[in-house]
Amino acid sequence: MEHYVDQWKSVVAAHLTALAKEKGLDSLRFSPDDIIAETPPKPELGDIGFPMFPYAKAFHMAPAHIALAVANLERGTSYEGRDVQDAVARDWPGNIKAVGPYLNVYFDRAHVVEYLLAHSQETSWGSIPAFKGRKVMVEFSCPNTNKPLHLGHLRNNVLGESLSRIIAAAGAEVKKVNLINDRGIHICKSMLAYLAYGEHRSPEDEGLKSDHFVGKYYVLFNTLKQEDPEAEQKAQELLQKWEAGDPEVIALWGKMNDWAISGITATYRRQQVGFDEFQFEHDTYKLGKEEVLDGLARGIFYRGEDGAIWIDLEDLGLGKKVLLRKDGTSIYITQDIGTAIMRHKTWPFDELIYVVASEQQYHFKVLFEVLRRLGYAWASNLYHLSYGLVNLPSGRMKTREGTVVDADDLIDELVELAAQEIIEKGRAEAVSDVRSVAEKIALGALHYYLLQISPTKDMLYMPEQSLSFTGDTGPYIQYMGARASSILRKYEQGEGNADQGEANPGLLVSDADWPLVRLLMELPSTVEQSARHKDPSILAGYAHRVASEFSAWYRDNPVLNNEDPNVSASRVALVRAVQSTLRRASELLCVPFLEAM
RNA sequence: GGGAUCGUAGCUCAACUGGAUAGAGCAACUGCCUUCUAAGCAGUAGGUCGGGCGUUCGAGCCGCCCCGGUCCCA
Repeated sequence: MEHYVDQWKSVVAAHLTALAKEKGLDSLRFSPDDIIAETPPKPELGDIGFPMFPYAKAFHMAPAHIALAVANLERGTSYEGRDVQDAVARDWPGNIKAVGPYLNVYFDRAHVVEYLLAHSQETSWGSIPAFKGRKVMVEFSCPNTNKPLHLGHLRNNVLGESLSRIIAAAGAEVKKVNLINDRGIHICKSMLAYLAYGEHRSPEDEGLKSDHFVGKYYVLFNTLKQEDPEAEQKAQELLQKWEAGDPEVIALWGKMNDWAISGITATYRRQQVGFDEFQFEHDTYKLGKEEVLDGLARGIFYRGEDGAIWIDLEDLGLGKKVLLRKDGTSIYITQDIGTAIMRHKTWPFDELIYVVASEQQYHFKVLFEVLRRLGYAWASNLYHLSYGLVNLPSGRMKTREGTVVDADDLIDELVELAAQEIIEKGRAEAVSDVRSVAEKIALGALHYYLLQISPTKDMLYMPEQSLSFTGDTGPYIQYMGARASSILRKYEQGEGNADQGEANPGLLVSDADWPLVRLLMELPSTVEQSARHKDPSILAGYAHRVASEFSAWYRDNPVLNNEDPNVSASRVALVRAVQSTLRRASELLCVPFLEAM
């Protein structure tokens, strides 16, 4: 069904066009796209507001006069013999009123309530067909295999996962890919340190999670460097042996990679993020070379005096950039060129979104331009979702300074704190499995904290604040979901008199209920907006508003016990709508939904 | 030097992409647990939207020039 805002835009456009004709301004026509709609600041002002300022000049009329004239047209029965009500299909009945320079629509509330109660119980609630038929690939996480994940990865992971879910809810077919950086000099450093200090030990021997075990040796490389001035040189040699396929080196490399990757995927499972496909740089790093040479042959690139292959992007203010080294070896951009082409060949996407930190902006601008100049039309469908760094109050996270916040440690800390909180509040019995609920609260807190901020912005990670469960947080949203669930549970158990009545939309149209109803109705359009802007924070803000609105509503409106059992039954139905809306929004935000907490 | 990006309440962030009185949460203060979970609710206080000029009916949002933070490129 057409969205109500779109419908009313059409109505206003039709009226404005009719008004123009009436005024003898025959050339003046309005399409729904010309109409600006907004939500009035107060419920008394109606449900949709149309400012009339933009049309004042064309009509030579004051905005308030235009509003009045259109409202009169709506009240009239016909123009040019056509019934006004027929001029535009009316799935969403309502009245238009002129309020100063604005034209405001007041919905037929019972009609909207009826729609909400019915549709919010469908499994597709919140899904929309906006992106139907589109194939969208989302690349995210892309860890190095020389150390465990840190806080920055957690932001990347939850952004990628949440965005994928939102875009899927908007109707697209989504494929999540993870390109594992499992080769290069950093891996060789871990290997070298392991050879020096590891003595064939395994993660089990040291009681360490396997990726932390690998990370430990990466750090130990610094120690090795002090003992052995040739350590850097040796790491380079190891890399060359790896590239030459030395069986011993490959075997060690494989072993350490397995450790790193199995540890990292354990963190993914815990964070509840997943991928449809893992790609590995040892498979892809040679791709792209042919393409660059082909581009050279076609005169798109040029060979510099240094012998390397370059592209000149001065005309775009991007300078000149090396695409292939003099010795013919690949660099990052070479393989990214090849990987993109390979991906489109095997899964012809309509869009490929790279979830990568903002420090790579220049890299992606160059990459996209290179692909465009190579003649790939789909290059214009590549998108860098550039997200800001996660900073600490003390400054940037630095491995060398030991200021990195480890992903697993952070989650552990949050879980511990959530468990304490459950026990302190005397909820241990009610939630039965404290450990499992604490884990979900911890994830909710972390994910919401990371998603509530616009992706593009750098963010400050405040340890104490992220460990707090009060305020505009994931646990708050979980708590309201649990409260709604609790009411419904009591209803199922026969508490109150709702089962003696029948739900009636007409009983949910008072000013007390209406703001909540309106808000719940906005889930689908919020999902769409979130998908179009590639911004989960829009949905996060919405989830918080729903939770907060519900909280105020159920304080003032007893659900289970009312004089009129029909009122009880109707409110139970509304609580169901709240529950399914919060459940759906939470799912899209990677915030686990809790029936009890 | 060139480019990108950000600057909103003491702090962390919003503002439906140019519209009605710039909103939340922390922190502070005041109330509310014998009634569906107080991880809550209601209220008070807190603003020169970094600064200036411009565009127009209207600017936190657009343009230009400064100031400051961060990142990228040789």
